[in-house]
Amino acid sequence: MAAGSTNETTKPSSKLEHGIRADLAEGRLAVDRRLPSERELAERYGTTRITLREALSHLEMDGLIYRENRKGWFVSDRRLVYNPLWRTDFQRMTREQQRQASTELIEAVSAVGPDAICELLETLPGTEFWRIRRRRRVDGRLVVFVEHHLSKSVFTDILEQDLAGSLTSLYRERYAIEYGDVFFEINPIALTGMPAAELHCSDGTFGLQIVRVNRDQTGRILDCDVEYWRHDAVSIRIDTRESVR
Amino acid sequence: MAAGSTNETTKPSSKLEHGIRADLAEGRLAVDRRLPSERELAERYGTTRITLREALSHLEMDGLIYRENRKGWFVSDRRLVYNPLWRTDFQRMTREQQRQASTELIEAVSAVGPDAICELLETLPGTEFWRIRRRRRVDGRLVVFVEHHLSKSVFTDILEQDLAGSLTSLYRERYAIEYGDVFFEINPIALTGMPAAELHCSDGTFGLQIVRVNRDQTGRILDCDVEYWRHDAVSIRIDTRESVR
DNA sequence: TCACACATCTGGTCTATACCAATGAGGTGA
DNA sequence: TCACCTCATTGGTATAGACCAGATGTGTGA
Repeated sequence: MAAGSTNETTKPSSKLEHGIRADLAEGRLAVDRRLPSERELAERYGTTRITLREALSHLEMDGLIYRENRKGWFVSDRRLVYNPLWRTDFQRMTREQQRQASTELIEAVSAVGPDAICELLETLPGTEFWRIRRRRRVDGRLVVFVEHHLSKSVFTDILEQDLAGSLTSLYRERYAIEYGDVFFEINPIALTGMPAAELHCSDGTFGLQIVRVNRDQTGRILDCDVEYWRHDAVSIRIDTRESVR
Repeated sequence: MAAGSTNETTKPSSKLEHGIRADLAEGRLAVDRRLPSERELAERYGTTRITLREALSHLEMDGLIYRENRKGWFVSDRRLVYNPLWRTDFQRMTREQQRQASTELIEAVSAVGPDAICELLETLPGTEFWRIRRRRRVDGRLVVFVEHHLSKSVFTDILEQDLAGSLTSLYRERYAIEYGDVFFEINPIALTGMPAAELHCSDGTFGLQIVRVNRDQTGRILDCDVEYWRHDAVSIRIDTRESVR
């Protein structure tokens, strides 16, 4: 719902920003979801690129538009509703929201876990894990980069499986593992380095980091996911009336 | 833990940003948590204010520093760990983290709920609620602006109570109400209008909106909070092994 | 027909300068 | 002693112009 309350905005920041907002809302701007070039926009609104970019950044932070590194500005679609407590796989979750998801495997290797990960997974520093990096799209748009760290002892032969599909299903079907308790953490951060590169956004773009530690039905720690979301693409929702799915 | 994984950053953005990062880390910069003026910093690093501000914005998004509208840049403290499922009151929650909280009442009036709020509270559009606006500080810093919408029929005389204290305690002690189910939603947004003004941040600063609908032990809807957080001040954490406190 | 090199456009970054408005410190007067 | 006013400083915003590097499209040559 993105509760609009209390946003009457005394000082509308700038006419420019509002002009663009209106033009966006009424479809006068985006052609096929992509905005005209910054130079063209600056000219059209009679301002300089710097000022124009200031206004676009505001709209970006507000989740109305987003940037693809060196490609341009695009109009954001509605947010994907995401509940980190759900054990539904990504495909099904998006399907239930009438949206289409796809997953791309970036790499799957054995690697030493960073100290922070080892601590979360309650192992000694320097422990090796299967490190699976993937990225996901919703309706064609790249929205999240995920790094999984899996216990090597639990998932001995996982590299031989299809890792572009659902890990949830794999756990259940191949290893007869059901999810149990979950711990997760949500942090607003700046996307940099690999997450930024993989999501095709410029270094320093605002994003949401979700770290999750999954256990099985017996309480054994299975893995840890670190997700980096484009901030305008997601809305976290949790309802305690729903049982964990 | 703010998992540092995957942030090796191929291209370190700019020397400037890294210089400031290092100077911050080693205490060469912030005097009493406030950075020198932008003009002084620009001169010190041999650059212009615009470029300097770009770098500062990156650090701001990364949660290292924050801005107070027209006052300057300040060094961020550690994030407050926040679990929207806890029913602990704010005071106790902060105390458990060795931090000190304070709450200021901004207003408490009867007001028509915005459509989005009425929908969440499952009432007809145009329904009146008690609207309580408050802001909270942690260790002296303004970190969150909260707007409560309370059922007028449940809390008939709440305006006569002390509204700068804990509503949780008030519910329990005055109305013998215990919390039951909760629904909440977390959205990364730009802070504008009243939330921005009350938090003393400039219009368009990045923030976290948390909308929460509380029910009592019988399932009756009690109220709805809309919280606007300074993004660098909070880390959301949920662990299903903890029972709801 | 297809792969590759090149020219062009676009965003990313930067310099230099300027004015406005809010803030806050200091001084003034009651 | 305290309220008020003044003014220097600071952040917020803007103009104008420039260069670089990645992305894209085009045309050439095999």
